[in-house]
Order: sequence, then structure tokens, then C-alpha cells
Amino acid sequence: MEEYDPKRIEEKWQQVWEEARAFEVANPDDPAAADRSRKYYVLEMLPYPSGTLHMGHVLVYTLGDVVAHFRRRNGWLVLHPIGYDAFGLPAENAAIREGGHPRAITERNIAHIRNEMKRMGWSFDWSREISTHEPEYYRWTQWLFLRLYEAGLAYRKHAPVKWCPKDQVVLANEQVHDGRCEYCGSEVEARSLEQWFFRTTAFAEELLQDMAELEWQERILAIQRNWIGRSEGAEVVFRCEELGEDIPVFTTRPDTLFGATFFVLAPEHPLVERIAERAPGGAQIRDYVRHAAAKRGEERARDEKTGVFTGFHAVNPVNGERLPIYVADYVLVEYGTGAIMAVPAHDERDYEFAQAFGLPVRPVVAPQEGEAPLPFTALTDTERLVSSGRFSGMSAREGGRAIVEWLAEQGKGRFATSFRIRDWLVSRQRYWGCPIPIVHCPSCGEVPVPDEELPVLLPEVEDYQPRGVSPLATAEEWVRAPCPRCGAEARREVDTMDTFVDSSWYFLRYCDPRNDRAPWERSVVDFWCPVDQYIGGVDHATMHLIYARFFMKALNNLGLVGFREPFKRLFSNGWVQLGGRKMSKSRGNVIGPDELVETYGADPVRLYILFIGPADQDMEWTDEGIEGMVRFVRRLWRIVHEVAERAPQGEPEDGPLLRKAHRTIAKVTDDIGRRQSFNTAIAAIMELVNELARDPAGPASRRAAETAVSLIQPYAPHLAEELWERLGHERLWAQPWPEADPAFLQEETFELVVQVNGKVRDRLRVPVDLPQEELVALAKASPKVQAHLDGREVKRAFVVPGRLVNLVV
RNA sequence: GCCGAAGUGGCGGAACUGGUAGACGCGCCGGACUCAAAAUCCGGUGGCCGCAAGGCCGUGUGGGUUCGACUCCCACCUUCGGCACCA
Repeated sequence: MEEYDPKRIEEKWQQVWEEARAFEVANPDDPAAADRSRKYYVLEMLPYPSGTLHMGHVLVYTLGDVVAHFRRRNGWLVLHPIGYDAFGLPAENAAIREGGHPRAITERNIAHIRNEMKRMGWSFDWSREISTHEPEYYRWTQWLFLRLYEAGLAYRKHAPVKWCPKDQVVLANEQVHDGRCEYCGSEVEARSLEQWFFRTTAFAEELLQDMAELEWQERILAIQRNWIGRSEGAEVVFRCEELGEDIPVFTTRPDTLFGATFFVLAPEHPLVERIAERAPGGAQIRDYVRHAAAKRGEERARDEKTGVFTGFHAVNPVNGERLPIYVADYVLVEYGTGAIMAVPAHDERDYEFAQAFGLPVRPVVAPQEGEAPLPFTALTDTERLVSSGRFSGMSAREGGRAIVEWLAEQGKGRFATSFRIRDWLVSRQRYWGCPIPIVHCPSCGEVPVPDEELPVLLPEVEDYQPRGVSPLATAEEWVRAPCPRCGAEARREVDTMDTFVDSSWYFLRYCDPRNDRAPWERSVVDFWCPVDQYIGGVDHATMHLIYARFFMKALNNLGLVGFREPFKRLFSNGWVQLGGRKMSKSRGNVIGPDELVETYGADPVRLYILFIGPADQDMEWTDEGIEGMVRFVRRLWRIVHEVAERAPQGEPEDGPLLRKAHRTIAKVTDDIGRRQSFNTAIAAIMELVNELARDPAGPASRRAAETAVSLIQPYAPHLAEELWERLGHERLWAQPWPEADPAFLQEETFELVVQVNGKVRDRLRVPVDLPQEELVALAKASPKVQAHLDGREVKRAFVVPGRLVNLVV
């Protein structure tokens, strides 16, 4: 018997699979009529082609591969594609750093990553490979942009945005974490710029509601729920007589309206400038606004309350009181209406401000009993309204509703819902992205590029250096274009799209990747989609996973797809750590698949990454661990060879080993298929191998070995294929998944646990088919039990068939 | 502060529907093979007491429900993640 040589067998089988096109899948001839009940779309988040793969990729794609193999062998038509999220800042920054074109760098990286993926033996359908930077792909990204534009879901506006001073680019809200740029970690600045947005807020309510039908881990749903941030309350109109304007405010606490003692506008509120024009203290107001604008969001939150009185007033519609209007930066322009009624008695921030400015505090909500310290913010079922006119005495909740209804009758208020989520800022002032297919005409304004002129190709430029204006602007000839509407000389939009636009629809393109007449054929996409099993990291919970959901809702409204949710089931994997910390280049604790495959082989790496622990939790990579896995693989190799040589052929005989084999089939099938417990499936196979090792030449050994090899195939496909061949068979990847025979699932005897008053006192080996009374009798007869009974009478006996007897005295 | 996830041996973890706590693996200890080492194989391995048989304790803490709780309920502590002057 030769040694286990991973390199040799892995190369051998990878070649066999490629020649056999083993994992390619054709679309049905008539997708609209095809049976969808046995199709399975398993997808892992596509990689960003930076230099090399990391262990996170190894985890994600191995997870997906196990699922893909498992489904295929269970008779499903499996779509398991791969591609590259190729546009984006890192490649562009690398081009600036090292010289060269971002395209060249990206394509070099793709070539490397493709090679690494092939060495891992993942069973992708390579015939459907795509990359988002290719004109054949981004042509359709542009086409989709135009459809959203026509539907009013893409628009341009002047708005306060987050700006990264280092990367010289605007960022989506989702890309700012703790006030820092997600790429470089610089603190972001606030700027007011004309930018392109997608109207994600149009679907805020639906994005929230439809989570009910998603089979996603609660932790991801919770993150999205927080991000969408729905609040119920009321919009109430305050009249400013000096301005002759109605100013609406949003509040979640209409029950506290009688306690309002002042009124606040955000510094960026559109009425502030008008007030400043007329107010005697206009200069001070402008001063304050300028001062607030210079502060970062974090400072605004951290600092003491500041503000300035305008001299103007707003009338409280519930009691006609004139409230002084302040401008203060603790009120945010982007949430609610950018204006608030301030109720210091029942809001901590208003209270702080009132203290600082010596404003009155008037409690209108009282606890059930006694007095509460101010500010009193509780709202349960027990608080009552006081000093609230005819609403006094009502419960605060009821009273709040009644007040809104009363205001609604007079047209001064209504029930309202507010969301935290903002429209998605999609334009970027950088080179390496999908050009926005719009032309700006001096007379026609924004004009979409006609479909037949797509793609708008990314022009060649000399210099990618970020300067705050897109490098595309320097491609003068490209920028100058005739207006598609009037023919006059016009200028192309020079910003590119956020790469998350590319990745919001890539899984649709996989279904119909070579279509050059449309982004996809709807019947084909409706056949494969939604994705049955999606796999990827938690870090995309508020970005990619929200954007893609938004896209499906928009595309469904446009009649382009027949569903509204892209990913039915989502598995969010944990982080792979080394030395107790997340692997990262800056920490220098990165190990990649290249060296590991070189040292140990792809199969042991695949096995170990899933064996470390539950794949949805963070895990710690250790060298000792992978070496243990190599030990197991070599052991399996040796034992199977011994079985192939010495074990008898023919029908296996019933016995403990055969029963163990069947129980293992049941366990592994359930672990992979239902429980998604990939680590315990491996442990179960190890148990079977341990038992087989005791008797490699027995009457059921051949069947046990075949079972172990067959079950481990999704994890270690090369090893399994090789051993399968040595057991005298072929094409394991296409063999049906083994089935557990219920007749063999039980042992003939089991260990009966005998408890006295819930404490284990004895264990007896008994036949499985004994009636309950006999089990109790046997239990009572045990000398150890007798000693513990101590002559006392057994009052009750609980029997769990096949497990235990508990005698209560 | 609000929302979510999680706390089990020396370590990673298992125990799925309330029924033997610690599967499987790492590490460690002992033995076999070897001139020796590595590799491999065999055995042991939660803590405490005991020569042993055996006993007691043990799943973050404190209570509760139950014949029986890692699992269910109540209160709390810790860690991690998300949101956060969001009205």
C-alpha cells in the first residue's frame, strides 16, 4: 500500500471532474414548464479578488460545497456557480501604489484566485463563471440602473453626505462604522454634495415585514431590523406665525404634547436660513450653524448641549402655547422632519438642554403611584396623564392615541411611522467602477443613455489619484457626448457606481450568464431563484444583504423577476481566528489556503475547517488541530486499504458494525441536511471509522468502509473518490446518497440507566424489546439499586423506553 | 440605553423533542515497537475523598417548576455583535 499522497490524488480527480464536466448544469429546455420541486440553488457570496484567498473563503466555499454535493447526490438539480466582485477601491488603490492598470491587477488576482479555488476542489459550475468588471456584465448593471431611474427609484439630489478625506470619495451610510471609512478607517467628514441615490426607503416597511418569511439566523435579522429602525408615532404640525409656516415634527410620544416647553430645529433645517434672514440675531444663528457643520457627528453626540434662541415661536396645537424656537445640533436633519417639540420632563436630551438654557420643565405623565424623578421616560401600561387638559387621567398610551385622533380631526396631526434607514448613496468619485449611464445636457438636463448605446465603456485615463472629482472627468473626449435627446453638446456623468450595485444582482446573471439580449431570461431566473441556500459572513448584514433585497423588490415591481426575496435561507458563518484574533493582514496573523494545501492537502483542510466547531460561530485555527485531521485521514486511508484487501465480499451480515454504519448514515444525513451541523457529521464518521478499525476484516467491514467513504465525500471529495475506486467502484460524485435502513437503526441491546430519586445508581445491558414492567423489575433487582433503596418502598417508577428507569422512593 | 447571540473539562466543542453531562478531536499521562528518536499502535484522562469497592461535587450566579434541568420559567452577572442625541 502506498502512502496517502494528497497532491497526486487531488490533481488526478480534479482533472477527471473537469473532463467529465461533472458539476456543470444545463438550464431546462422549457424553464417555464420545468419542475422546480427538485431544483436547488446553492450560492456563496462571491469573492472580492484581492491578492489571495483567506481562511474565511475556505470556510464559506467548503460549506457551500458540502451542501452542493449533498443535494446532488440526493437527486436535486444543483446550481452552484462562482464569479468575482471585481470593481472597487482596493484594486484602484493598488494600481496607484504599484503602478499598472486596475484592470490588469484585478485580472491577475482573478487568475490566481481561480487557480486556488480549483486546487481546493470546490464543485463549481465553471461554465457560468462571471466577473462584474467585464463589459458583458456591467452593460446590464447600467441597463438596470436605467430601469430604476425610469421607475423613479434612482435619483440625483443635493444632500449632506459622508465623505472620506483619504479615499476622496463619498460613502453610503452602510459603509461608515463608528464614524470611520470602511476601507481605510479614516474619520469621515460631512459634506453637502450632489449625488446619486437609490430609493431604498420606498421599501422600508416591506423590507421589515418580509423578514418573517426568511429562514435566516435571528442575529442577522436583528441587525437588519435595527438598521431599518422603524418607530411608530405621530406627525404633529406646529404653526410659526412669524414665518407664516407650518412646521411638522415627528414624535413617538404624542402623549407628552402638553409637556412641550420649547421647540428645536436642526441647524441644517431649511427654515433656519429664512429665520436667520429676518431675526435680529441672524448673525449669531448663522455663526452657530457654521460651527455645528464643522463638527463631526461623534463630537455632536459627545459634547454638551448647545444651541441658540431664534426669537421666533411655534404654536403648540394642543393648547395654543407659543414655544420659543431654538436651533440646536442635537436635533438631526436627516431623521423625522428635522424639527422636534421638546418635552424636557420626559426626554433626557430635552431635559439636558432645558437645564443648560434655564427652560421650564413641566411633567404631564405620572407613574401609577408616587412621584418619579425627572426626566421620567418610562412608557408601560401603568403611567397616567396629568395636566393634559381633557386627557388628564387617561393612561398615557390611550391618551397619546386620543390626542393624535383629536389633532387629526383638526388637520393638525396624524399617526406616522418613521424609519432610520436612508436612501442608498450609489455614486462614487473613483475610477474602477461601473460608469453611470447618464448624460448631462445644458438644455435637457439629466438624460439617460439609450439602451442600444450600452455599455458606456469605462474610458482609459492616465491617473487614478483621488482628487475629489472622479478620474473619469479627465477623459475629456469621453466626457463630451451629444445629448441623446436634442443632440446638443453635453457631458457624461463622471461618477461610477458603488460596487454593491454590481453584487445586488449577480446571482440572477449566473442563471443566464451568456445572454447578450437581456440581463437574463425571466423564465430561467424564475426557475432557479430565489436562491435556496445562501452562505456568507455577517459583515454584509446591513449592506449587501439589504441592497440585494431592495433590488428584488424593485425588479419585481418592474416585472423583471417573479419573486421579491433573493435568498430564502441564509447561513451566516463565523470568523476564522488565529491566536484568539480575527485574521488580518495588519495583524500579520494570516495563513492562506495555498501553503496549507501544499503542506497538508486540500481534503484535510476542508475537513478541518468544518470540524473546528459550529460553522456559524467564530472558530480558532490551530496547527495541532489540522495535524490531528491529517492523522485521521491517513488512518482512514490505511483502514480502507486493509478492508479492500481482507474483508469478504457479498451481502454484509447483521451485527453491531452494520448497525453502526446505518446509524451513522442517519446522523450524517440529518446533520448536513436539516441541522446544518457540519462538525458533528464529521465526528459521527470518525466514530464509525473507530469502530471499523477494531475489525477491518469482519463480515460487515466492507459495507462499513463504503459507507464511511461515501459519507465523507462532500467534505473530502478527492480522498473519497480515490478510496471508492480502491474499493472497486466508480464515480462516487454521481452515486446516490446512502440510505439508512430503519431495520438496522437500533442496537439489539442497550444500556439501561437505573436511577434512584433521579441519581444514576446502575447501568444494565438489556435487550431492546423488553416490556416496561420487566425493565422496572430488572432495575429493582440490581444489587446496587437495592443498596440505595435501603429497604424503602418504591412509590413510582418512570420509564423512558430504550433509555432509563427512575425509581422514586 | 435599546436589540440580538453566547457562557459546559487544560483547549475546540458534543448532548437535536426535559431523560446516562463531557461524543469527536487537540493536549497531557502511561505502555508497546525502536539502539534511540519521530511516526504508528494500545490504554488512561472533569474535580475532590478513597488502597479499593465506592462516595460526594460539577454545565456563569441566585431562585423556581419537575420523578428528573446544560435544556423550561424568573432575577442577575460576564463576553461578543448591531444600533445609538433617531425625538
